[in-house]
Amino acid sequence: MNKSTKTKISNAVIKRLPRYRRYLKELQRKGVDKISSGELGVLIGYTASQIRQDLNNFGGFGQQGYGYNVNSLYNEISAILGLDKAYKIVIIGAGNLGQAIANYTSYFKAGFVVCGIFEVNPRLIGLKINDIEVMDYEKLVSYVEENQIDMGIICTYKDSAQDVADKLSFAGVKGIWNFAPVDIEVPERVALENVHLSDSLHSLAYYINKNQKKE
Amino acid sequence: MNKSTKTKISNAVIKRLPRYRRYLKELQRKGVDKISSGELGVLIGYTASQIRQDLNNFGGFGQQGYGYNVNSLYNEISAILGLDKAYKIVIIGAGNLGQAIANYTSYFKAGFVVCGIFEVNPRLIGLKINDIEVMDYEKLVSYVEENQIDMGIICTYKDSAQDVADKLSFAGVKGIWNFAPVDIEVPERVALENVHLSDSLHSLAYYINKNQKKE
DNA sequence: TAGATTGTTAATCGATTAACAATC
DNA sequence: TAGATTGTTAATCGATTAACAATC
Repeated sequence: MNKSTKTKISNAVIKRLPRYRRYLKELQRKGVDKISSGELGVLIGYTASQIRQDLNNFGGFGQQGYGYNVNSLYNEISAILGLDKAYKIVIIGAGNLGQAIANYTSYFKAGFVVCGIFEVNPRLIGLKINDIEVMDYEKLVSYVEENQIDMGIICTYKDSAQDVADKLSFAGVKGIWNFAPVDIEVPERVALENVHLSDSLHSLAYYINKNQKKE
Repeated sequence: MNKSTKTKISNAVIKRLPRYRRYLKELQRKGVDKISSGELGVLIGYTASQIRQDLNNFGGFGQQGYGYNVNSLYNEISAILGLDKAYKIVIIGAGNLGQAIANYTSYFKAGFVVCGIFEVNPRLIGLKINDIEVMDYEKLVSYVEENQIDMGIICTYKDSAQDVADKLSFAGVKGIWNFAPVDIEVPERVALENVHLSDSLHSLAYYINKNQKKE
């Protein structure tokens, strides 16, 4: 039994891992070999203590008196996040956002393979977006089952989002990335990540006004 | 001096406000007049205690023995977030994501007015996306200054993001919504909200694998 | 009035930071 | 070896939950 199965790792820690990975990638690109928690802390804006605490949830990746090896820490974090695997993906909704996410995911994210886009609008079905076929939403469940799709990305309006989530869950996806501005329900075995763009925009509005008040 | 200026309100509270507002909107749509913190808690998935604590950061919006009036609480929260005002916006980057955000923001978000999109690619300059003109990135600063733009949305690649942020800040925007996968620096007077899509996707990958391990 | 539910103080819980012994 | 820096325990801080008096 490794350490990660012993104690429940908090959400806050997990949310920081991709950020560590981004900075390590950058250091790698610059040819930096090793880094201490103190130096990384200055760079990334966390305390050295927090960085060491976070990493030690998963194992002792450092070396006393030296620090952390950039390459191997990058690889360790990638493995913890599951980014050493590949994921087969479908996108539901071929509107502007669906198309943007399709391009974004398939172009920039090695390991995330967009296999198909599903739509209800008959004018879009049959088209190819960036070499990815747009298929009839009716065929979603059978396609996901037959092709063992790992992940669904919901880019529909909010009224359809729960139906899409139900179909994806039923068909056996392991995770859902939801862009519809609504909170959806999924079985416990399905991982869910919400991107509530409107919530983000609305909190930005708050901070804009708060800043004005300061002086 | 009102209550909100007395104590610093935590980030966690602000991030929950748009969510409260979404659920109140839904109740309003259903014709519900009043709701107690207990009922709202069941709906939204927070404790009644947390809801009352959150709201009391801004004032006493409820009535003992009765609960909260849905309409007036919705309006109060909208005002707290600054959603009773209008915001003039520019988008930088007319790629897939920029176009999607342009449509999303101008269609669905009353009060957020997309005035222009800026691009370096000469093949896109002069086009209209959804009635919004695509302009030369060179003209960004003068346009923002002359038109008193409130907010900039960064939809460029990560290498340009800091330059865009610098120009926007210099030209006087009050807030930046950043979609580039990099952490940018802005003066304190500028509000910044990051949407790190890749970080979100990467943490989803973690949860997908964690769920698999459970059984 | 009696019942219900808020607003607010106090208690608990969890996450972050500090400290330091272990060790490379 | 001496200096540096980790891994880890202890202390602190902040956020959430519980409790209850105030009051509609």
